Amino acid sequence: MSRSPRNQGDSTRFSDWQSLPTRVALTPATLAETLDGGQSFRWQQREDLWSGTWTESLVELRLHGGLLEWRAPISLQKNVATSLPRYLALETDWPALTDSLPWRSDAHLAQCIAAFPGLSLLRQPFGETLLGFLCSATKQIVQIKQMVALLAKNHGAPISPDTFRLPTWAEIAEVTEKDLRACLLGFRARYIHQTALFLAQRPGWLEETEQMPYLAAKARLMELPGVGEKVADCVLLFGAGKLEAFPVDTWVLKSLARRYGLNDWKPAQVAHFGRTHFGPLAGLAQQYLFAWERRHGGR
DNA sequence: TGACAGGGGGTGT
DNA sequence: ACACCCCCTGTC
Repeated sequence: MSRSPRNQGDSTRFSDWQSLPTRVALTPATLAETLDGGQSFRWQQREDLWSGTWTESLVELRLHGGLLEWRAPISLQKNVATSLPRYLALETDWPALTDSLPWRSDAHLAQCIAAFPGLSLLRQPFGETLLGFLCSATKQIVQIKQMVALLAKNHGAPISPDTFRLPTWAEIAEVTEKDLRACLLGFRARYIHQTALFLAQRPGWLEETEQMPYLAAKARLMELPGVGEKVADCVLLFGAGKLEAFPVDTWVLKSLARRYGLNDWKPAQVAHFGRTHFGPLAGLAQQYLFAWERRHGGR
């Protein structure tokens, strides 16, 4: 039996590759932007192979001639087969939604869409999305990924020999703030600790919030310590499928300042502009702008 | 190679 | 406005 040093672990046996029904041919850049462009912090790339984790699922993804293919550890295969389509929101017709964005009258948006054909939004588990974005304040993706990896390793549980799932909020409630700090969370440790205690006292609160309409859900999320407008919008966009959510972070602020002339606009003003200019799918437009801005920076 | 600033995908006061 | 916490990155 040959063993590659890149192998996950000697005892992890993967299923055969299986194709996934995407509606357009994805490019490597689009796949990278979707998986690792700030929606999720649980994907790792090695060469052309992506490994990702959510709840008790572990999957590997690759592009094979424009087709998206997946495989999973045999022990998790059934679980992944069920949860992957939802996680990747494969039932959603992203090209059709993208076509309904106002790109015909917005040259910059048209350019962003052309650069990332097939870009889509994930539908991650709500609670995990909240945890990830509670870590995100004034941190870059690499650092956020490091934090959640430590949270999983220190307070989660193994789902394969060398992969750990994230702790549930109930599990986090049992962890001291000091131990959370050991996960390199800095001042975010207190937010996460307090949020865990808040949720522990309110069974069903998160599930109810996820089901609410956008505005009500956002107001509820903002009751949590460490959750402001931006974090709430990210959680609802990436973890609840609320496509009207329009998170305004520094990248989007820069993008709209530079490409739309909104210099010195405040985040709340930019958010209002985004919702009115881009419409009910503003969150999808945001993802395109964000992807473009990440790639092109200040240029 | 190792130190050292500078700044970072916000929130709360 | 500014503190919060401290790791990453670029630079010397």
